[in-house]
Order: sequence, then C-alpha cells, then structure tokens
Amino acid sequence: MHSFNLLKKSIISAARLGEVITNHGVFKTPVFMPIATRAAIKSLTTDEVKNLGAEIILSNTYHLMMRPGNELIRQAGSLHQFMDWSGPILTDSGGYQVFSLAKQRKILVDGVKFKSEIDGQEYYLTPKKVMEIQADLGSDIMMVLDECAPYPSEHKYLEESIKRNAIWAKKMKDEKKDNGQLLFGIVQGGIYDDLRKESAESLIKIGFDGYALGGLTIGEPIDNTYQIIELLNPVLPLDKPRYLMGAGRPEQIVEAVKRGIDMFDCVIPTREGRHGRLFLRNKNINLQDKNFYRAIQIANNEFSANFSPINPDSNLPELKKYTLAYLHHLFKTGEPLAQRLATLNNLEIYLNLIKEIREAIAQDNL
RNA sequence: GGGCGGGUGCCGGAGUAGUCAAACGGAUCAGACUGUAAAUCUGACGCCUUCGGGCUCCGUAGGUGCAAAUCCUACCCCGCCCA
Repeated sequence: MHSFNLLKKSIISAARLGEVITNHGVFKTPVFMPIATRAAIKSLTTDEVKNLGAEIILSNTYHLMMRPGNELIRQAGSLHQFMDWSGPILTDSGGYQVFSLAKQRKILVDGVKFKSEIDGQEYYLTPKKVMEIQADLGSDIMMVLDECAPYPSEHKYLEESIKRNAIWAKKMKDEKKDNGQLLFGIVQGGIYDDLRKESAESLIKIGFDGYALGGLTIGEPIDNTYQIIELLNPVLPLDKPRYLMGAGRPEQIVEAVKRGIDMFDCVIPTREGRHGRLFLRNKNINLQDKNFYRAIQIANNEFSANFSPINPDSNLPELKKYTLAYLHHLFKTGEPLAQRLATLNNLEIYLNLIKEIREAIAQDNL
C-alpha cells in the first residue's frame, strides 16, 4: 500500500522532502513528533500541541497497555478519541522499555516479560500481543517489537539480538491487517556496520512501510551515530520514510536530515523544558552553523532580572509577553505554569526548526 | 517573682564527652537529561588549601578534663505554666 511520497531530494545532501499518508491524514517530512508516552504531552492539551504546529505525536504501547489498558482505549474508540487528537499517532512498541526498564524485564525467545513497576504484575509482550495492542490503540504508525540493546554491546550479543529482532519483525508483519495502519521495522546492530547492514537488509526483505533506526543516541559517541546513518542511507529504500528513533538535540536533527532521515521524536524539548532548560533560536545564524541555537538554564541566577520576553518571535502571546525573569521566578517557586511555558517554548522551537529545515531543503540550502 | 523546657551552620532540626565542620530536610549555587518509571536525578554548600591538610565553629564568658556542641558555674535571650 502506498503511504509515502518523496517530493524532493536536496542537491547538496541526502536530505529529502516528503509526505506520509496515514489513516488520520497526511504529514510532511522531515517531521518532529512530540512525545505523549502516556497519552498526554506532559502539561499541555492536545489543542495546544496542535496549535504549536505538531502534525503527528508519539505514544507508547507498553505504558498504555498497563494504564489505562488497551482494552479501555478500544472502548473509547481509539487513542485519538481517548486523548482528543485527530491527527496521526505513532506508537512505539515497548522496545525502548526493554532498554530503559532493563532491571525488570526478561528477554525470551518469543517476546519480553516485564514486571510492572505499578503493581508488580507480569506482562508478556510478544510480537502478536504488541500487534493486538496497537490495533486496539488504533495508531497510524505501529512499531515492531524489538530489543533496543544498550551501548556498548558486544558484537556477538548484537548478532543474536538482531536475528531475534528480525524474527519478531516477520511475525509482526504476518499479523498485520490490511486496515491502513502502517508498520515500521527497526534497524538495530549497535555501532557495527556489518550488523546494521544485515539488520536493515533482513527487514527490507520482509518489507515495511517505513524503516526506523533504533538503538542510537543512547550514549554512543555522536560521530558513530552519524556514521551509522550514513551507512544506512544507501541501503534503505528511497521510497520509504526513515525514522531516527529518540533523537535528538537540535543540531543532531539537522545532521541526521542531511543524511537522509525523515522522522524524529525526542523527549528533550518536553522533559528538559520541565527541568528548566530552555531552547532558543539564535537569529540570523544558518542551520549549518552549530550555534544556530542556544540552551539556557532558566532557573540560574543570571536570569533573575532579565526582563526580555521568553521568545519575542514566538507565535504564542504568552511566550511573547512573559519575561525570562518571570519564568525564572516560576521555576524557583515551583509553579506548574513554569513547566507549561517551558514546554510550549521548547516544542515551538523544535517544530519551527523542522519547518525551517523543510524550507532549507526546498531551496537546496541543506 | 517561682517552676519547667529551650538556645546548633541561611532556615528547620539531629547529636548530649573522643569516630563532629557536626546526621537529615529545606533554601541556595551549579550540572545532567536523547523511541519518558523523570515537576526527576547528581554535585557543591564555615573559611583557606600546593587537595596531604590547615584554621575557625554549636547563645556569651569562665571552668573541669588528655579531649567539650556534649559536663560544671555565671550571665544574656526565647517559649510554656503558676503567682
């Protein structure tokens, strides 16, 4: 089924413009997906997220399965109806939780057993189960169950891991219904060229609607990350979207786009915003220059009496009106509004960055 | 006037002779965060340092003792109760 249009390729890099067609509308690429792990962009309403310019958001199979339960979301109609988001939703499979919740899970031949951190209950995620849950959620883009192996991992270990991932991926593909939900495979293999290639080729052979690069930006040197993306650029089919999972910092997104990546998601703008780090665009500095943005710790003393607006160029009145000093104060006093404003600001910066990247590609400047 | 309790670092609050520059919170000052167990976590937090250590310090002033935030005496404050 046709779900991706490649609209343009940059003449100066591997960057591309495209669009992905889903059950809940079309979104342009490159794209940045704000993260709503538990069916909420923390501290914001879906209207606010939409108003910021988000076209697609990401949620999580594992966390929603445990709470409120995929059954309940099915009763609500779909995840879209449950959380009032009418656009596309991508759901991660729980593969990242294999990595982040390593202490309480066990990888078996046919799936992963998790012990819930909420009530100690045991859950067994298999490819079939993950497919069923994502069907209940009604997500537009489903991810295959994979093992996101930690960095560093030994070649020998990863060899087994990517073989298992490929088997699971095949099972997921076999379970896939012809209902318009898209399914992406996930390339693993650590920082080893041969394994990355092998993983990608085995997935391409199965055939997916898109290909994700997983297991990156998890602690490896960033140059290794870029090398792997470069390696896979000619391997992955041109006519399918490529998704770099979990990335990244603004300059990393730019670098990845130049190497052919179309889709991104990252907790950085939302989480770091809540923790008091504000991303700001340095005006009139080209995206090719690493200094095109800066990140500040708004709670630091230096902003206590800075009465400039949070972002004079924002489309949001509140970010234009409220001052850095005020936001500083909100963080120092622990007011919830602090997190909201910081999240709004950071997501706007990220989503504007993506728009700027698209324009740059359109003009062959990136 | 009498009785009792109490005065510890910016704040709250442990400690009641040596292992105390003094637990634990908070505040403060920084840092981390990449398919979110994260409104979380880490470090610093008397002064100086060649990072080995040195100096000052637990209301004030004396005293005992090898050694005191810890014991004794006096004084100054604070709280509660009785007159």
